[in-house]
Amino acid sequence: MNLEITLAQSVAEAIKQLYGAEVSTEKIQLQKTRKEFEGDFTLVVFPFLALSKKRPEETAQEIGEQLKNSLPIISSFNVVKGFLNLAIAPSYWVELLKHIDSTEKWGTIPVTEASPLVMVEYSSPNTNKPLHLGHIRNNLLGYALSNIIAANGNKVVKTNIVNDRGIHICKSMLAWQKWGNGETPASSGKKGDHLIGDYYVAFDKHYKAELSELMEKGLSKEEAEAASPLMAEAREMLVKWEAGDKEVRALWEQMNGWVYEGFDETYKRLGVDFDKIYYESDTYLVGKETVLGGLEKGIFYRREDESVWADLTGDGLDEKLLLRSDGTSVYMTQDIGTAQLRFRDYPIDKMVYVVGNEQNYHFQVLSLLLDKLGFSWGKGLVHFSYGMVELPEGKMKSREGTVVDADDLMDEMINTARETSEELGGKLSDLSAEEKAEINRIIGLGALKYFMLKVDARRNMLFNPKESIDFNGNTGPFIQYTYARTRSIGRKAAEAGAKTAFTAPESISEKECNIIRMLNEFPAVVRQAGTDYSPSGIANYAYELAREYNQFYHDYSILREENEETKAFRLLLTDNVGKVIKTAMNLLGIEVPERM
RNA sequence: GGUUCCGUAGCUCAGCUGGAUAGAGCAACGCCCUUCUAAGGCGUGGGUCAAGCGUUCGAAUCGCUUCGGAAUCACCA
Repeated sequence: MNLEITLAQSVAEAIKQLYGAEVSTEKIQLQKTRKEFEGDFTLVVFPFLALSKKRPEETAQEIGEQLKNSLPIISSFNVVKGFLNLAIAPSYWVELLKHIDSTEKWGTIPVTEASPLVMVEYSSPNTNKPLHLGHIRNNLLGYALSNIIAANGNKVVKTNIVNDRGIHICKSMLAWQKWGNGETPASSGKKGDHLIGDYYVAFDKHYKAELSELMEKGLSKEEAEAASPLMAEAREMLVKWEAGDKEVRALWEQMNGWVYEGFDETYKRLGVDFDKIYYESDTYLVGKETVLGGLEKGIFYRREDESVWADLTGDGLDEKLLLRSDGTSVYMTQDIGTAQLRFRDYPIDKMVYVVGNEQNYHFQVLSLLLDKLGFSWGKGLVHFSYGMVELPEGKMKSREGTVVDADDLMDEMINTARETSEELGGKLSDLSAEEKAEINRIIGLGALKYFMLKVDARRNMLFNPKESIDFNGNTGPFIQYTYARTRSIGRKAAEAGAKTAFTAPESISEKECNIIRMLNEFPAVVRQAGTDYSPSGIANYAYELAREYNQFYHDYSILREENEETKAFRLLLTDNVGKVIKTAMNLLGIEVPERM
């Protein structure tokens, strides 16, 4: 039933008949015919000139005639220079549409017992501040990627590694102890993660004040930093934490608990979730064991000062520290420990890390180390590396207050959606307040999600908070709107009792062929997104499809069509456009409203 | 300095396993709502695909060089 494969095979056959040579189907370039030419598919004949020993036009003409004779689905062809344009018979398009309609979960590959298991790590927050714009990109990409990998027939385990230990969390804890007066999320009305974030900022403020005081007394910056009593207290707290001091651990658990409540709320709102959460407080000691194990096997070596290193110069990289001279873990050690635990928990075939591109080097090293340590998936691990979100003023800097908070941004998007729908003249006026709010939520978040996902992940992207995010043009709401339109037509058709069973209409328009061709491409788009790890591919496809349908919608009055065959055909087309848009958007983690 | 990534319209971005005259949206201007949803459609203007060289019948796409920008190269995470 795959059109392009059928065509490619026929082309190979035609060339064999004409020129007596075998051509591999990979060398046969079939592409969509450009709008300005007549036809549906175009064969580039330049590669066959060496075989035909004729001019491009002649060669194309010969192949065209051969194809037309052998393949009934080719209704006509024309030749422009070295390009052979093939037109497909309308009846074939109709059959194809029926096939798409009757195929359940069009575009996705089912998961079976034998499917490989892919673990996707994303989000990975620190527990000392709320989530911001950068995390939003990470979370949306990670969630969409998980869906896409699953749609390609893989078992997926979504995982999150929470960075819940270290000096940063001690800073918040210390500040809260000193200046908090026992404040809690309940007493302050603040979300837990925001409350902790505020104390992290408070620590920094007091620390800065302390430094400038010391520097006024004549100390250099370095001396002041070394002499700071506040920082010394934070370090002391970390030592106590590592030693398992009851009081410090209790405070740590309480404050982390607040943060997790806050994170859960944000995740829920963003629509992302996890199957398994790991905590660095559990994994950093495992990493140390694994590294020591590697040391015994001679994979790593110990220096005179007792620190442990990996020599990667043979792989074109540097030497990498794994354990400090005092025996404590570094970042890399923790990632090794996390890997160890995960491998114990799941039969992982492939691991995907959704982490910013600032850590490209880290993952290059991690891959080598895991491989040396004997993890089967170490060498093939995927670092899904995405670019930073930049603001018009440059990078986000917490010191300069240019951080865009995730919760605030979501609020703002939903507000804008509400204002917009009100401006548009009370489109939802017959709905209850709850229903309206729900639709505005879907639209506001859809705008945000689509904006973040349509851009190629590895690129740095620009986010302008002042201009915010558009609701017109190549946006989530445009696609959602188109979906709502297909649903509306479906409802109206059902009310009117329109029948959907039909024989093929005599002729169908170019636009209609084009839409069916796009629907037919959807499985290939999903597969491509799965191999490229590219949510943006799906996003841009959804937009193209919605755009194509909207143009079609304006050209024809679907429900008023008098020819019953044509009407039924267009309703079926509309229904399947809706079906594919919904699937595509859901792969991205974007909801679609039934009306808007 | 080494390594990696990026550079396409005024702005934000597609297109990149080499194919026809490089596409959208935003912004600007001009049309189209008694019709199933105008969060829409149609049109106009806007380009040295950073620059150069090479490979090829053919280069935005592949290779090399140069110029811009970003990231990274910690006993931080």
